[in-house]
Amino acid sequence: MTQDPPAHRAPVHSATPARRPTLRDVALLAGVSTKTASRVVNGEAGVAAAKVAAVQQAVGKLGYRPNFTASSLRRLKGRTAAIAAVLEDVSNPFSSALHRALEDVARDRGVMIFAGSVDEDPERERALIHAFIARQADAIVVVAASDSQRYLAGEVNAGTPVVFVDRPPVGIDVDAVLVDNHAGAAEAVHHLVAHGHRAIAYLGDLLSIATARQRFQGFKEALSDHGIRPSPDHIAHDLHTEGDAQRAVRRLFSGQAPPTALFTAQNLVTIGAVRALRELGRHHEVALVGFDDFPLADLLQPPVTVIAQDPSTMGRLAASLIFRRLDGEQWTPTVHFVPTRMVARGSGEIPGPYATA
Amino acid sequence: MTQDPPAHRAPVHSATPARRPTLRDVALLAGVSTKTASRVVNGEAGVAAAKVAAVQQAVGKLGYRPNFTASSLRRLKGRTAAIAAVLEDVSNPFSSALHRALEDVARDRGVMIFAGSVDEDPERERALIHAFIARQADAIVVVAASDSQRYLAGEVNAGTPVVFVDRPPVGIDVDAVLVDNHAGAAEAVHHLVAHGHRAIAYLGDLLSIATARQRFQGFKEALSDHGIRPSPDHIAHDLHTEGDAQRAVRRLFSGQAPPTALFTAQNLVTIGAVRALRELGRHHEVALVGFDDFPLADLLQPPVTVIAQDPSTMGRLAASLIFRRLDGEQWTPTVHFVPTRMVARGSGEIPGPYATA
DNA sequence: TTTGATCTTGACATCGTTGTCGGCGGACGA
DNA sequence: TCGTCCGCCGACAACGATGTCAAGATCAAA
Repeated sequence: MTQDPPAHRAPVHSATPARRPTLRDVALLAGVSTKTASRVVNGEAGVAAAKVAAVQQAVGKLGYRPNFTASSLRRLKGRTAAIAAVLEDVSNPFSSALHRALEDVARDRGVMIFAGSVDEDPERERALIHAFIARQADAIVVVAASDSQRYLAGEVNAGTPVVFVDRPPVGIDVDAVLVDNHAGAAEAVHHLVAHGHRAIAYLGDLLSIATARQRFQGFKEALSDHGIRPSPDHIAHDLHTEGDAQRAVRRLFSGQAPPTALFTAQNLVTIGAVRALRELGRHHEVALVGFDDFPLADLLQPPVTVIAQDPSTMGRLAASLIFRRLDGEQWTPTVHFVPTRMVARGSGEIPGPYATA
Repeated sequence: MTQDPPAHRAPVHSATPARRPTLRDVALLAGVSTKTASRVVNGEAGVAAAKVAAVQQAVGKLGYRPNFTASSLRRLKGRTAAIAAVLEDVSNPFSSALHRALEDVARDRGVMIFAGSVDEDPERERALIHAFIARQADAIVVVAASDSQRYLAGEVNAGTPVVFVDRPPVGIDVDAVLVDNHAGAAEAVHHLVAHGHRAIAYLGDLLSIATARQRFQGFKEALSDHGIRPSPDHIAHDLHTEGDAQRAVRRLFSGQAPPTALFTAQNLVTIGAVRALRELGRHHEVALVGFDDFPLADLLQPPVTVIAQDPSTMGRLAASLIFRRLDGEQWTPTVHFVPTRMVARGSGEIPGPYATA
């Protein structure tokens, strides 16, 4: 910008929008140095009352707002009071509950949240994280989609707190807040078996997702605890949308020897399964336990039994780890497990052929 | 920092985390000036191949990442390639769908989103917006909670694009993407009347919210079009949670002359009403139309008829307005209406006492 | 070989702000 | 009256990066 705009027109309602006023403008108008203006704006002591007044008046007149970015460049090593949340999809209930929990903790400290959706795309995960790093996020919360996050080693080493949520870090050593997917899935299976089921189908998300693998593992092992070997026909992986799940369930019941119970390993899969069962008119015969709770699960017919995760607690825990690190506390990276909780609502208690009662 | 940390230890796994490398570190290591390093990092032409290689190697070795904040300070008047979204609550479906739509449009331009939740608190709205402004957001998307946003005049005048979504701006003249709440509510009422209802109750959110007022207005006028004067007992305002709504519905039906149909003017209110009706066992007798769609509405018994808004379209439109302004396009602020769409699913078609069929 | 043009390169100022530090002036004690 | 101390203030450098510009280096043409 070589040619300046005609200096200081009417500060309000000018046709060509004036650039944002800077501290220099304020200082000029108040007849003090920028440093003194800075002192006043930051409420530092040791400024004559008259100048304080002059500066405050200038601030008001110009509508000055401090540039926090520039300020933080000088202030503390460029901390920006912003943390990044790399989520699966800001608009899905799990992610957004997590997001909200982070925000709630961050709010008290005047920290803002950058959020972005990865959509299970490893490429996008990297791109997002790099964008956040470039913007100097003070810390990063990651729900990982890629199969290795070694690329984050530099950041971790540079002292940027990183916390993985829901899915374990691979290739780097950082804090994680996880769910015991294995145990949760096993609990679902035990519950179904206890209600007289042996032909239990597994419907799960992309096998590329660590949590999906763990849930499947828990499913298999729990079955084998009961001496049950699952039929390969009763296992469907890589279901990532409601539609996928719906089709998979239709397929299950169009085959011979359909299952008497379903274990759905994820949110949308559960909903897709509910849709399909409803469509088939079998929602009151086929038992269903889903992993991950969802709004209105209690209002469906039958109400859906779930293994509930607690994204809110997970988010709060993740945030507190972040802030403890930012406050200088140190410890060796740790995995924190947040327990799951089975919520029996009805669909999981539909008796199977081996029911004793 | 007077005493430098022992220069360049092992770049990985050092005990005391090294500060993030800067361009200066890269330049030093590569034996070039910072400016040349800058040129290489930014892929500018006119650098000798040997130096390009040296710089790139240094970048790799140090794990250098450009500081976008610092760079944008000098680059374009401090544009940060970030836009702010001031939402009601990042974890509610409407807000998060909006958020996601903004993100989708912004993503293509390498722009990130700052999101924050206001929770209908005017104080928090101001605080959030000021925090975003201080962080130099390039533009602001606002779902307003306060009764005047005159405090934004300075920003608007400084050329920061501001778009209001869902609720109209008060006290300032900016673009807005709104829903015709009046018409939507009226459509709901006409629908219910057409199905034989005359005793229709209104259950709505905080009257401080403009959209709630408009919906109530639409409700009243539509009724009066049919020559119906609503009973004061059938009107409940200021319901902001499911619980509020649930209690209000219980109250409605504990009185004499309960309504035969409900118009619920908001998401959570609708769900609360469904809960209450279910609890009372009247969900198959009392008609219900809700404003704003919600996930699984189609799976409830009966499926819930709604006046659907389209947060995704609204978000995309808002984002496109933002980016057109950021690209320098100019026009006088305009209100854009995104149409509502009635989705008849069952609950709204339960016949009333005056049904003709 | 000289001239002029082109290509590379780094010194320097700058973005908006704050930390450092030294200077000025008045108050106070000796 | 003089010296000190303290309160107040601003010049300056710095944060990390890039725009400007002019100085060398290089090379082609004369």
